[in-house]
Amino acid sequence: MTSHADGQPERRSTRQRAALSEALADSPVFLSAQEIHARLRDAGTSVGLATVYRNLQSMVADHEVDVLRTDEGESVYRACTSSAHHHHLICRGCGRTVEVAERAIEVWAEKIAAEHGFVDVRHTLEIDGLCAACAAQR
Amino acid sequence: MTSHADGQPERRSTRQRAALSEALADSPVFLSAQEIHARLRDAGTSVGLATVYRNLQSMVADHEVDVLRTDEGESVYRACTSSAHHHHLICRGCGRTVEVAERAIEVWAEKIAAEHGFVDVRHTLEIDGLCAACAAQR
DNA sequence: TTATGTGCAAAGGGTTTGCACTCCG
DNA sequence: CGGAGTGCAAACCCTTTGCACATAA
Repeated sequence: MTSHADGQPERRSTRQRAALSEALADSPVFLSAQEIHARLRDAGTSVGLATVYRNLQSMVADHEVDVLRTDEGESVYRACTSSAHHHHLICRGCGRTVEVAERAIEVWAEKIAAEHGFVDVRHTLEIDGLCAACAAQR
Repeated sequence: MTSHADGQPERRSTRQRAALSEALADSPVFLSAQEIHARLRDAGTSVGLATVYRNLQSMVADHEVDVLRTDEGESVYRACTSSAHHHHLICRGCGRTVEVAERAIEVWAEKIAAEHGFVDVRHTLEIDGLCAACAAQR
């Protein structure tokens, strides 16, 4: 169930979808659907909330954006910068994100799982802290 | 902001809280608040849903139970078996969980963070797959 | 033209909260 | 007795869905 032989169902190009892509491209930080909706509204290129959600969903399916779950249970999105598997190092102060591509973790996770007889292994890893700038102003 | 010099606010011992603790102690698997509520009801020791949530919250605060977020955004709880920092290896088939205590990840995360100038680092890591038993019956 | 995309408002599902009542200490 | 704990129902929040209308291809 992990991989369809995906042929993207050809998305139509609409004003809304473009606005959404742009908003995502403009932000280095993960944004929630609600935040994106608000930004578009403020920018004058208003898009229905439902449409924001629907497009976000399809963009995730097409691997155009990354999704994360905040501790509060909200989903946050950001344009993919690299399509390869990677993890995020996030600043709790300013939300700045660094992508970490290291392979070490994948190998390690695979090993641990194998030791316990697990197969078809996946994993999620997020690292967060305070970046140098944010740490300084305290 | 990370740590109060915590003196637990002394919880009162009630029938509900005891039932809750027992339900958690009886399950090796992570349960959602809703599932716990249903189990208690079925067991005859009914507890209000709000009370389940409130107690679960305080138990998490007191480090008596672990919390995880499912992909669907639901919070799931389980009695802590070890208070030390650890990660979970979860079977997607049956929910069985193995605690992984390895220190390797902590060291690795610390190193990656340091390379990017981050301090006060935390991380979350979950590994999931199919355990031997579940993989067999497919 | 016509199927896909959009907007709005209502519905959903999990979690939290207000308020009166209960019961531990 | 006094306040923490409880139950119920309403409120919340984010997200999804139904349906009529708009629009890309």
